[in-house]
Amino acid sequence: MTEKTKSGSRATIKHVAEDAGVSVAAVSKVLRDAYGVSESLRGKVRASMEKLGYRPLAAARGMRGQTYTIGIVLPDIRNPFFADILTGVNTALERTQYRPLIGISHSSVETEMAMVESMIDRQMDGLLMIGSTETRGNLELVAGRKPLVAVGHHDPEATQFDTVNNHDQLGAMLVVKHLTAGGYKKISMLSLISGTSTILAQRELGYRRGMMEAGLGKNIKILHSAQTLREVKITANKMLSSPTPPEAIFCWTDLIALEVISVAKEMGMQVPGDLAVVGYDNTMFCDFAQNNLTSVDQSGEQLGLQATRLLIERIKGRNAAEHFVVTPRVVVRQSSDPRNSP
Amino acid sequence: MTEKTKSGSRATIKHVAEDAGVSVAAVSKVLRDAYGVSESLRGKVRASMEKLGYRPLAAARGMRGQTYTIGIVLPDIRNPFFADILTGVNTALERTQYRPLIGISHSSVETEMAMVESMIDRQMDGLLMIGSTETRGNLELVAGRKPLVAVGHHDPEATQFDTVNNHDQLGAMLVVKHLTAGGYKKISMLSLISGTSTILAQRELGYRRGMMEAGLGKNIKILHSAQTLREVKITANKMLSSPTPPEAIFCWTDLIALEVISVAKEMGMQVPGDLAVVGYDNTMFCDFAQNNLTSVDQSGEQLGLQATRLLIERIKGRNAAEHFVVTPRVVVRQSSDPRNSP
DNA sequence: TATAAAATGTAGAACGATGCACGTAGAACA
DNA sequence: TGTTCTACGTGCATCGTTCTACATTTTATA
Repeated sequence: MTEKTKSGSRATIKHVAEDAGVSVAAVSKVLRDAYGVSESLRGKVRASMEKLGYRPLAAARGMRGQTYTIGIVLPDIRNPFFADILTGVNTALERTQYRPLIGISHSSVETEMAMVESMIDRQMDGLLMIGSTETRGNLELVAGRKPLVAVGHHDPEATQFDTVNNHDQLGAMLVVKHLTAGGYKKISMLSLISGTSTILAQRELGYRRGMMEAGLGKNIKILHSAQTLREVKITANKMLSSPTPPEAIFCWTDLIALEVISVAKEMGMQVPGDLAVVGYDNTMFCDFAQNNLTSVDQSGEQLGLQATRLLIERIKGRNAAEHFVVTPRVVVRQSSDPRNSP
Repeated sequence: MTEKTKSGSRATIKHVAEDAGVSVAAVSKVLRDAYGVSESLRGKVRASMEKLGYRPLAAARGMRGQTYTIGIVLPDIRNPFFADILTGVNTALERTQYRPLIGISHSSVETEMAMVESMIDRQMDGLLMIGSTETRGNLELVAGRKPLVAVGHHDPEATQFDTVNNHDQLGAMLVVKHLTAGGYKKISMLSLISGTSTILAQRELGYRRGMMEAGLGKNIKILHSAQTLREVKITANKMLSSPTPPEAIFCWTDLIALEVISVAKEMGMQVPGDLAVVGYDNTMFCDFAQNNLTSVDQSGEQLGLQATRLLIERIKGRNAAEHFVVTPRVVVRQSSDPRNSP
């Protein structure tokens, strides 16, 4: 249907105005649903837009105001948990003019900031940063320039941006509670090397508190590994081949838990049986029978949905910070079957 | 360091020009590495840009020319294979001014086209469509408006856009060859419902040819399932509980193969042993001991790298279509251990 | 030394939208 | 009938770049 006014070139607001026999300003008003447009004018303009296949150019809009684009910064495309969040984002954006565009930071702080800069250069209306490991200061710097919502970053005191999280500390405590109820005592945690991740800090704290409350303070043991699977493998190996290996390992995210199961299997151990493993995020892979991984569900979809709503509110002018927290729950599967069960 | 010329507002080319005591045009020339700039001018301008923390606004650039942004359309963020492709894209983009921005189509043709339109609205310089199921006609329509490279879409006759693929037909044939060499005869294929995917067509063709050449034409059996894991589960169940179940299943992508392994396990079958399973893409999950999945490596990283190079060439003006194909290879793991092995 | 050619820099018109400031018509009111 | 409102439309400056056309300076050539 897309008819072109001039050969090859795209229809502009000017073409629409000419075709409808009205002014450019009038067309702009229709576009923006601005005040002072009669039904008949609106009709004419809409018809011409349809006829010419007109679509507003985001770049031109960006020069004066909004681009109706929101930027989403993801640390890692491999972790399927982020897909859940994106599903929620999409739902929230469905009936709006806003479109999401995604950038990957590959868990590098420099790349993350470069990504953010690049998004600001492209005049995005707002930013959704997921699992960011930036400091509060840096995030505030960003928030000073664009509406910002951080998902997976605890900072309840932040005033410049919103945060959306699950209660990571509680999630970790629930894991410990679940494992101790199953008869496990030597429970270690496999975390990530990262001086700045607030969600890791919370999960580690929750683990510690859980262990303390269960009277297992002396068994607290947290190992840190880098992001890559190679590193995880080495660390898991070290854990399992120690003279006093853990009976259960709580991993900071499912992906890592799967690697731990793999290492255990390669060492000839049974999961469950010789070792219990629990992950976090309850991603789709937990359900596979060969993994059957107990995990903590933090409802990524709901987080994404809520974060997007907050971001749009911010774009529309809200200034007071909001901090949204959902309650996680443990989804029990075989990988954490009770000890000494028949 | 980012000093602001005016409170709150970002430094523009004008501020830089003033600060350096030259014209706006001169700054633009430096920015674009255009002809007719002396070393001293370049130096002055660079210094001012640094001092003011100047960054060109992509939206404004887009009004006149390039935005130095390339759009990448992915069907599905859950399939880790795409992460490999993106790694290659990043490598290719490293020393360039171009930045990638990603859109997810959720394997929906409508969403995919909407995504493409949205990217064109945002003045992206070129598009990388990955695993697109669009028809040639639609892709040509897009290619008429923006430089386009399709990854994972066979169309060697296309003249308007480039394609980058592995040799899917060969890949599938190699799988059949590998399985027959291991003593398997009743080999089925689990494919995707999609009338238009050219890579699936090629993989199915390769499977058929492989079976024919092995003299197993009568055993050819291809089942189609929708994308969702629920559907895959149902289909796999049907396959395995048939009166004459297959000895081996070749799955069109790893993710599906993992689900098949899961279903088989749930039915009390051993993989390998009672059933061999082979995937495609050789994603990171294949390596996990609990999966240990034989798969076809198509070197996603190389595909992404090559595709990006081609796209940049196109953006810079190349018109003749290029069609790049890499040779796949089977990566053997335990899931396809030879039949009746000790 | 005169002149052509090359190198360097500038002015200013686009690009496609937005939205302020303003004009005009018709309705409502006195 | 005159005056004040309100509703509806329009003209035009503006956003931050790019890039053509042109002016000026320097260098090379005869």
